[in-house]
Amino acid sequence: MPPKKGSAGENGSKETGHNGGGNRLVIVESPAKAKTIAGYLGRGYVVESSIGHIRDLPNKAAEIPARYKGEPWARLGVNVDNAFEPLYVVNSDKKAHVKKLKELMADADELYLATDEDREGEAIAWHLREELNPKIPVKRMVFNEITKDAIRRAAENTRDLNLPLVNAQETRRILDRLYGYEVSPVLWKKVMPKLSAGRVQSVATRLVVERERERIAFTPAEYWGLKAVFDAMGGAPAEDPSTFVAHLVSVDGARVAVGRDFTAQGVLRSAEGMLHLDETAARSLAARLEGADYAVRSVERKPYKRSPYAPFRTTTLQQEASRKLNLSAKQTMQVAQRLYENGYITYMRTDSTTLSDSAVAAARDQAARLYGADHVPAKPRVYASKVKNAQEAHEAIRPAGDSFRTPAETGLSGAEFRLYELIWKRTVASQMKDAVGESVTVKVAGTSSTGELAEFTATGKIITFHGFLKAYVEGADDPNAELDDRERRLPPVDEGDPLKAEQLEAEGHSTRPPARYTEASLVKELEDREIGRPSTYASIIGTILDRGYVFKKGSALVPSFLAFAVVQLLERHFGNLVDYDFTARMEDMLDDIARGETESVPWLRRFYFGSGGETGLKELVGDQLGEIDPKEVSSFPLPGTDIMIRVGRYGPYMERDGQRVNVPEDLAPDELTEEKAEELFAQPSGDRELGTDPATGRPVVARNGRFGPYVTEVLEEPAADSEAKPKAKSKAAVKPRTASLLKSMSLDTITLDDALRLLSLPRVVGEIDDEPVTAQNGRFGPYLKKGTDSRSLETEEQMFTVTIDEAKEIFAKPKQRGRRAAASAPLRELGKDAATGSPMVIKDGRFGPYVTDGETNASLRKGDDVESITDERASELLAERRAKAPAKKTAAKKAPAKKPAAKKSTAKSGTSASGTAKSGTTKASGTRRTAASRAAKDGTPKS
DNA sequence: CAGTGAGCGAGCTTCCGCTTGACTT
Repeated sequence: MPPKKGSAGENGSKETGHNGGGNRLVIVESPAKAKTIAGYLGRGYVVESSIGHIRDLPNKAAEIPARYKGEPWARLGVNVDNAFEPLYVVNSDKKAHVKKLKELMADADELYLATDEDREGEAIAWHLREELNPKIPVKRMVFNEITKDAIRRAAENTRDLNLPLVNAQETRRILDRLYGYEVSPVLWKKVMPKLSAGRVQSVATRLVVERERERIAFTPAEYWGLKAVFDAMGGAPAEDPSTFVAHLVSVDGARVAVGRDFTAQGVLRSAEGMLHLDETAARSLAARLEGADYAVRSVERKPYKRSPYAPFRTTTLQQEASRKLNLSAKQTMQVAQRLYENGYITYMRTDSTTLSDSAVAAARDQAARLYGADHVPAKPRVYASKVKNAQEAHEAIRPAGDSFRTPAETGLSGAEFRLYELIWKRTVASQMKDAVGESVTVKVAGTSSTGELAEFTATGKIITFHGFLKAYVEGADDPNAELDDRERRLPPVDEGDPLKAEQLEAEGHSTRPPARYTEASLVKELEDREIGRPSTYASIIGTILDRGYVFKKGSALVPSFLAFAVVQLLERHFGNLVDYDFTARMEDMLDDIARGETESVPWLRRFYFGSGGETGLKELVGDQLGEIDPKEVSSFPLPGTDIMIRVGRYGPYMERDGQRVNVPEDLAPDELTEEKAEELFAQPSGDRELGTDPATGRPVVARNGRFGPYVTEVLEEPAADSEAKPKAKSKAAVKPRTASLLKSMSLDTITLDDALRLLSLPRVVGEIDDEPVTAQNGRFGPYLKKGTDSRSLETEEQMFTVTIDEAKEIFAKPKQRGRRAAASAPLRELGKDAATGSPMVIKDGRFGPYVTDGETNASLRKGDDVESITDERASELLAERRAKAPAKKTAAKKAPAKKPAAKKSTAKSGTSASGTAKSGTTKASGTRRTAASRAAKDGTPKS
């Protein structure tokens, strides 16, 4: 990246001697904010919003300006060969808005860039200045709370653009682009097209996968204990109970093992001084304690105190809305957006827990009115940010305004009401007093018939002053967890008091594997690790769901086997990139850049080109690509078995001794146990029985195959034992008839009649020159066959209807020319190509309309229209196409340099190293079985 | 994961962060 040219100051704050009169254009990020601020600034100010970023790297080929198309780095939008210079374009959905901003600026005397005061906001301001190219003075205005005073103060205390901070943002942007746009194609080649990888989503996926791995590796431990109900036998006051529950904690001084004493492997962490009770031991101990005398050994009282929770920021709001309102992260943000736009709450994408002074006053005032002045502390509470990389551009999420409306006063309803109420309560509670009380631990001892000393404990909690808990109690993810306002009262017992055991029973427990992530807990985990930003938390979940990396089971996020494959590939070959600390290290570096202490280019260069012993990204996705064996990264052994789980282009399956069986897509990986696997092998899945062929008596089934859905007949199954094997071999000569489904059919709806019709193919149409002519369905669709000669049919239906006379006509025409000639009549004739001078025509082809000059062909793009396309545009398309052609050749030339695939199975399907190179030399197949032919071409991980 | 007979103009997918409508079901 070249250094940013110019500075905001250059445009002359010295010219701004005037205060009255004149028009000042203020640009903020959000339209709702613009509306509010306009009210505070009043006359002389026009406030407009940028609606987020206005420029960015090009997203796709269509956004790359023509003059850069031929550049080798155009695909990335970053000139990696020239100081990582980024190529910025105004995004297509922002063009109209940027035009509007320019028009507003034409009437302005001064420009105030009032975007958020964080890394992205500073960058938006810089992009605005670059794109609007103002000739008037430019000022950078910042504020982090939206009150009249704060805004007016901000307008009078402007500063210059912070260019090092802009550099930090740009570096972040470039890194994310290089990571995403270089690693994703690796997944397309090695796992499945359209997959994606990125700094944030790949780590999020990895977290979910690792949790599932822990669950798979988890071995539960069983442990037993005793539960007793003691009677205090005294006259307890009415509000206290006379009995209480206590649990066995030790026997003769040896502590009884409980869940946390066991490892994930189900063994005791330390057996020293521990007693691990099994069922027999627990029951016999209970029997020996039958009728024993018990007494209180000790009573320990401690003050209990609980402070209020900090006001909401994005993640905590998402968590609580999930726990209490059952809203997804996305739903929460949508509802919050509406509340924000209509002026009910402050901005909802924030990492700050800070309240403005006026908000603190409003919360205290409301708390005092609703719960009494004794519930409000003398001094306002201040919440420090818990988030390490917080950028604090906004306040916490709270009710808007200088005095809060109660939920009832808002007139809201439904989810908006409930979310507002949540925010309101949390905000008010945050300025209330601590809850205080007392916690009590009572120890009880008794001696068994064989002289063992058994000790029990019970804990109680009494809240004497509820404080903030009257307003708000935080929810818990674990349904068994005890909420903060829950009391447990014990009878008022004293040391030495005799007790009677009303009940004594053995209780069995077992340790549980770590819980799966929910949307909210995954977002929290990401925030704790400083990965992602408030504006992206909800969409991260959306991305990994869309890619099929995770699916939801209730509220739990379950990783797919596809996610296991992708994560395995990334861990093995891009370990650095999916390291949990990668983002944290990046943030440190960005901070250095923002402080002007480090330059970004050397850092990006190390990342992309490598340095010293470290391999750069470019080499990992380039020369070292062949080292990634797609079959290997998509394979997982099922522990303790010789079964291999594989992820194929058509979903997960298992393989053992050449036998294969599908794994249901919605089966959670930790549920694929050995037993489950055997069950799946026992009943080959995916088949749909359609009925019996009356002609043969054989069952007909429909299933999914390598080339898509097909029907087949089931031959009698030979007995599985070894004695029957020779017999089976002799039968192997009989192959079942098979046939692909027609395009109009689907596995769910196909009938037996459809299937029988398909199985009747190939159909003998008749004879031409004593040679039989058949109609059949093949790799490229329906066709007629006569000896070694063939002709394609136009429709699948023709296989069943074509007559011998029609067949004669078809064979009378030369092979491919016949159909192609008809199809290649020009749709439209254009002028001469600017480069070659040849006349250009628009034709219609397999892939839609294209322009050709006789030599070069180029498809029309999105937005190009056959009727209205100009000669200039057509020439441009042809020029682009010509520019690309040599690149393809070099790719093809590279092929022999790669190591030939060693394994037979991979060689056959052209996997791995040879696979990618092959695409240049192998003829592309066309018409219908594109998925299948692509699979065969660039190497599906399964054979 | 079924198993067959071409020859020809593909182009695209994807990242993370800012922010809202304008679209379709």
